[in-house]
Amino acid sequence: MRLSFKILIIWVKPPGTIELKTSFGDLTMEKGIRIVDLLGKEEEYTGKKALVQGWVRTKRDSKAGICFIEINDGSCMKSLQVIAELDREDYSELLKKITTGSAILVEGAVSASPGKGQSIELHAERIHLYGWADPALYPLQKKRHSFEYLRQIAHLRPRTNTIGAAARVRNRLSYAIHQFFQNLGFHYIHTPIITASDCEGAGEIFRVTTLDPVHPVDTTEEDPYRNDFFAKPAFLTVSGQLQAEIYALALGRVYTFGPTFRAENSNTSRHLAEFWMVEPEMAFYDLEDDLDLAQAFIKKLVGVVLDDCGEELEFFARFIEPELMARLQNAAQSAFEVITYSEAVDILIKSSEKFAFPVQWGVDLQSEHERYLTERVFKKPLGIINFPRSLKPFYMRVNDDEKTVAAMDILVPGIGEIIGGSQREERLDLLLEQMRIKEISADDYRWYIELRQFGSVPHSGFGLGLERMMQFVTGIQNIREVIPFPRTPGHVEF
RNA sequence: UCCCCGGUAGCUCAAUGGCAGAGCGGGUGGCUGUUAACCACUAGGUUGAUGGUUCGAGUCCGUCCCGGGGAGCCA
Repeated sequence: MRLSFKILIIWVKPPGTIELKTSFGDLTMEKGIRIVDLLGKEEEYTGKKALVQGWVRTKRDSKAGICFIEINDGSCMKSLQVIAELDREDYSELLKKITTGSAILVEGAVSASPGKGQSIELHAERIHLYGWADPALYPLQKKRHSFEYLRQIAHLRPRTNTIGAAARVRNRLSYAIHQFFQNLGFHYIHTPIITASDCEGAGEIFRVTTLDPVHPVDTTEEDPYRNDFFAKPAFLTVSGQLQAEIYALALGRVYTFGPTFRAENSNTSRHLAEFWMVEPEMAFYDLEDDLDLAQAFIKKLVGVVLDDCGEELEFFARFIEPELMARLQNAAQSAFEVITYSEAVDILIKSSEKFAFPVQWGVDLQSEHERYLTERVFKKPLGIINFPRSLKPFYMRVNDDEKTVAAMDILVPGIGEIIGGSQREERLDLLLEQMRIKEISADDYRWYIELRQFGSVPHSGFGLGLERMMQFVTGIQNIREVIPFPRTPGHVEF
């Protein structure tokens, strides 16, 4: 029997064209240099040849015999200026066809640019047009578009500066999340997407079923879900926390990072039906340890973006949020303020601020209260701990005062709550009491209870919404712009 | 889901109840080492849908759909 194999060849061809060719059968595809790499080594490439591939942002003809093409390949904010000669026999006809949005390859010599706005440019010796874009129909113009419009063309919007930059920052953040936890010895656990845990305090949930929607379950039957796929009600997860606890009580320190679903009919700039959440869970951590970790985590994420996404931040600061850099520097450098819920209530009551919702001990803090505290009083990230027991879910650890639980919320200016976490109730009797008060079925959570029966330990964890973090570090106001394909009530396009 | 604001050309927006408009984008021509280029000409509309008031509705009223801001819920 003959073995078939695919060959990957990489070679550097003097005087500097880096090519990478893959052979899949008889198809050969050229691979050029990414624009970010080219611009990062301007001096090295000046005077040498390079091959780039990307999408045309704009083209300007000059009757002096040349044409300027701005090509962007998504590797960075910057586009590369290509100089093409209008009267060249080999590509002059092709040049006429190149329009904004077209996908092209350009090979040529890199030289210093005499014009303003760019240090180097590429003088085309060979041009290839992969895919033309009809200028009468291409929906993206050179000028600014509204985010509402771009959302309708989510298949093309990553080609814009803002959405492209957001995608690169999101990638860097995601990587940094793994780096942060891996460096601290955390294990990445894949908690289930489909779950039968349907309460946990979270609101509406998505049902997962293979039952015929036209003929829904007969509720008069003894077991209406008998014929459903899982033979019982199943849902999309609203949190991986409870399962993460299982692994924390075996591997010590773990985290989950994956999609999370809420079927709430929330129409706001801060809510999605499908979003990504990071949930660390640590054995032998109390609330203070939890808080310390959360603070270090936020500082690390902000620091990484400041260090590695400079161009993107500069762009966001210029066009989206002027205060962005100050906000991020502040979050990366200053220590977070931490107060108790009771202290927060005192501050709010003593303030002269007029709130739409009056404050008193025992009621939940409203958005206006949170914003006042983090934006007006402390002007930096703020942790609030020890909330009234009645306001928080059953799994949070009851404090000695028996009135509060070891919960923590971290609020940031401009966004509000970005992290919610707690020390978990590890004492069997108190957990059962909490479940009884909150009317949680002990049968459904047998396994969760058994974690307290067999080798229970103090443990803590928190959840951070990736998109909320994205909003914080980019300054982009609507959460629908920081996720590639937003799912909100009435919207599952793309 | 509730409150407020909006929906007019491909995009961003004008238009006292009285002829449907501009800028940008597109097309054509001109000019220029250009940079969100510039100049001229040109094409482009069932004013979100539906019902009503009126001699006459983009404009006023009802209902619905969609978008934005805020609220609730939360991450």
